Amino acid sequence: MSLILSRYCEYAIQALLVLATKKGDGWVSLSDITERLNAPEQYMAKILQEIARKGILDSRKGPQGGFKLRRAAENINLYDVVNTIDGTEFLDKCVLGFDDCNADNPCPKHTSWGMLRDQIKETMLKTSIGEMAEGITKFKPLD
Amino acid sequence: MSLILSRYCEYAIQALLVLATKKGDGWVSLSDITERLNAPEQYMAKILQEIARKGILDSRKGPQGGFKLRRAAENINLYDVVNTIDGTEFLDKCVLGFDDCNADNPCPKHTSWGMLRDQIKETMLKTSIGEMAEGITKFKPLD
DNA sequence: TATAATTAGGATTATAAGGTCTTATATTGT
DNA sequence: ACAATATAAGACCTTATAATCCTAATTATA
Repeated sequence: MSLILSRYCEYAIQALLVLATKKGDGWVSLSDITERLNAPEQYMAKILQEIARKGILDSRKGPQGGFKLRRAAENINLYDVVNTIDGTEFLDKCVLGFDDCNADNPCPKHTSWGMLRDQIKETMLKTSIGEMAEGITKFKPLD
Repeated sequence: MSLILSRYCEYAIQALLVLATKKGDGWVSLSDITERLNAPEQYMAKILQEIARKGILDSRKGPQGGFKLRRAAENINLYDVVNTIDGTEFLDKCVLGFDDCNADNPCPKHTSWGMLRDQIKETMLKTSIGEMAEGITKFKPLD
């Protein structure tokens, strides 16, 4: 292995981007979401259910039902999403896996990885779902 | 989840660092290695066997046997190690998981993540096991 | 040459991630 | 009230990771 985000989290972010491209304020169904992404429907359902439970989305059953962002897309940042879903321990843990690595007892990569790690965190903090969705043209329009 | 290196790869790098601190050119046994790391012995054995098979280490059975670096520690860089063990697809794949993401059809993070990713790769390429081992004082000396 | 020290390698286990299937529950429109 | 449309949720399956266990196969040395 060797990655940054879990598949689960990637799908979640992708779904949020689809939702952020919705113009009006109606609900977007699971099938409208997965139709625009290359994602397995039932798996995506699980993911959406979980992030609805965790407060990022609202959901509604029945005809015309579906999902919508609870807050404005501009107020949802990447860091919060990743933190809610995957957790962000990878930004705090020693990159070489030494349990006892810290400022007083640093591993050989402590400082240089620390700088890169801080840049990643900064970028995630100042990137909102809204801003990310702006430039996207690949999704078939929702409205 | 959400990480950079697998536990397997972390242990491998840690073991290489122990081997790089060896002064003479004798063999270092599995138990000498795991004694200095908080790593499960049998699991580490598997890891060392594999990276020996892959050409990073030499091994020798019997009394006074063990493992040693095949090349000088200064000539083994982090990128090669990670690439050999985990693979480095995470440096090429879209960080948001879009299959069709590329320069012509970029995802919203394509450019900014690309820059961070290149820094990570650069750092790994120019960091050798030898250089990393130099500053290490935490391991009980081997010679 | 026997014995102890070591690595080699296959089988097995536990846990988590990724994904599917089925049934319940809520909502809308007729 | 009823049928159709959606999400909710739990059981289940498959694969990968992380580890453990056991039995060879080598090799130094007494």
